[in-house]
Amino acid sequence: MVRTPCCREEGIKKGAWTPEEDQKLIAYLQLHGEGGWRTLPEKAGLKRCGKSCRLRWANYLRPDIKRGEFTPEEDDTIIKLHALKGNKWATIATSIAGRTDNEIKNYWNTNLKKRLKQKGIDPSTHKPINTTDQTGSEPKHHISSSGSARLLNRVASKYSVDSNRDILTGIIIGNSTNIADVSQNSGDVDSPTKKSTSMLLNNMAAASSARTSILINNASTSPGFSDNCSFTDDLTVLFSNEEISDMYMHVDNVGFMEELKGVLSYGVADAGHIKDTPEVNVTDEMDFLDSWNEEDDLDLEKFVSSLDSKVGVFA
DNA sequence: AAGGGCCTCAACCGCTATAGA
DNA sequence: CTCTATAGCGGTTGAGGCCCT
Repeated sequence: MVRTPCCREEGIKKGAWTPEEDQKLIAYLQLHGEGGWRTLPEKAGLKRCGKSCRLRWANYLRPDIKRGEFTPEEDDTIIKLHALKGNKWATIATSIAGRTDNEIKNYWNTNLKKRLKQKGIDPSTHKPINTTDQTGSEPKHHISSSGSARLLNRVASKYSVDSNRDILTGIIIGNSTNIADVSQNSGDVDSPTKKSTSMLLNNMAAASSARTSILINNASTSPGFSDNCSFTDDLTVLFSNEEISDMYMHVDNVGFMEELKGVLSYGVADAGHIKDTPEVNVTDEMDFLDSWNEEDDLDLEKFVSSLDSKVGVFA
């Protein structure tokens, strides 16, 4: 691959941009639109390389760029998407209107990373720093994702909601109609509280189980689902095979909850889906999961059994 | 007041991906 | 298919501002 020598040419200016240069660039782009970055500097009367012009525009001059401090909601979204996607700044930036990848990257490195460390969370794994002992052995309460899916499905089935696929689809692609329909149309005529419980459990089970089904590339063997279920299309939109594989390899109770929150937050952050279906309400579930103190209760079974006393928060 | 260390963030660098000739 | 130009990404750098002593 031949590298473009655009920034090594003679007479090319580097360093901070002057207001005059900014004005020239803005004026040119307003007249001609974006693109043709290589020839742009000459046409616009700038002694800069095209790459520098593109970056200046993309990261600073673009009119839709939001300035000022990040909101707590933005912080939250960045942290959750980072837990899911890692250092994919451009991907994360697409979920936060008006923020550039560069800005998010800087903000992560200078603020959020430190904040997580102060809270005792490893910013690269998003897990508590001391969940493993000095010998590096597995966490005490580790269970596999398929195991957690089975467990959750068992409890879920107790509440008689059987449309896992619809719920999963609803959560993954942010289509709340499915979730609402399932809640209203299930054969279960018990209290709304019970419906909410089983919805959450099914959501959790579905998310966990679907990961497993992707990994083994055989949805029909996924625990807790009908034989003809296939989630591959939905999930591969969100996760790479490596990510799915990685999740499967490292699932523990704490990690599972974080992943689940990640899955849910992805739906919240995906404004395109939410706009179309304003009735979606995974936020209550997110709040509930956030309120769960994993340090107090690392045992997923205990967590599940404690749900009944807490379900009112998203009834 | 001075200056040294720290922090922030715009800008750069090196690289990959992709499109088109 | 190969080559080249261009776009875009993520890591890194360094200037300038801020804070502390």
